[in-house]
Amino acid sequence: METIAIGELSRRTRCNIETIRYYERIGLLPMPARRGRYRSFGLADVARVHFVRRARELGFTLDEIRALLGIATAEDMACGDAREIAASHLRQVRARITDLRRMERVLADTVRACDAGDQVGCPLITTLSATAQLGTI
Amino acid sequence: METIAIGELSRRTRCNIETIRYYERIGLLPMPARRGRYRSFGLADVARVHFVRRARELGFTLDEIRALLGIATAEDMACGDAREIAASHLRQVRARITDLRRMERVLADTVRACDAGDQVGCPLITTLSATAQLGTI
DNA sequence: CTACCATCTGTAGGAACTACAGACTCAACC
DNA sequence: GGTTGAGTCTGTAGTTCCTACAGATGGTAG
Repeated sequence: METIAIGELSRRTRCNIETIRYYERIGLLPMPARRGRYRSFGLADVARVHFVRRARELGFTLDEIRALLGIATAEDMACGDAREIAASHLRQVRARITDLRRMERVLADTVRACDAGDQVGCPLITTLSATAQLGTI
Repeated sequence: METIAIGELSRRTRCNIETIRYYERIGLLPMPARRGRYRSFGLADVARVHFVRRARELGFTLDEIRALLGIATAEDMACGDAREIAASHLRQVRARITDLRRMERVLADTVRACDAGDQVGCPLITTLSATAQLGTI
């Protein structure tokens, strides 16, 4: 059975060494075997770190990932639970996109006004000083 | 001249009391006068907190806001500088939207696969365990 | 033998707040 | 005058997801 050191695990997963140790500390990764003082990882660890990193790329929180890992390794793959986590996360992602699009619109308008240069004051400062709440835009 | 306590400032700006004190601590707000031990704010403070909150809603960092406040109160309104901050921030917002849309696509596809229910394993777990990098999707 | 790299533990920092604990002040009510 | 309750005060610690040290040790190459 192939065993690798933390540096090699880091290289294979493109995950920072410190981050791997952090994941271990918070219980996302099992405590690895040791060769002397050094951590000794197996292929299962490579897969697990890959899993975590991919889930992070999709914006799952570490707590969500912990739940997903539990499901992934459960005997009876509770797929419905996983679906719920993903669906709820999808809702959050969509809400965030909506937020950002609103920001984008205001920012783009402001920068355009700057470029037009036909206003009295600085358009950005004016926007931020305006009495209207941005939330209502 | 009207002066108000921190609670009233908080109500008028819909900004948490603790957050106002935090802004003062990090120098975003000037140290207010005191009536005895209590902070005493004026209308300029109301405007300033509003400004900060609006900028935060647009996703500016506190450091960016600090710069914007400097510009807003400078004699020679350095509008060009403000434009640059806004334009750079706009680029970041757009990049973030692109990221989130990628996430959204993968998540939506996965949830759809769950609902179709014609796969062998759990689609989400399968996606996260896949060898392909999400970054390349 | 020494240089060098990898790894170890433990702790602190960053961003933008939020949440206490425990003390104090002030106005109102009886 | 006493007491209740709300408001405020300071100071510190927690949140999330890492990242960055410092200082010690391990193993190997020249």
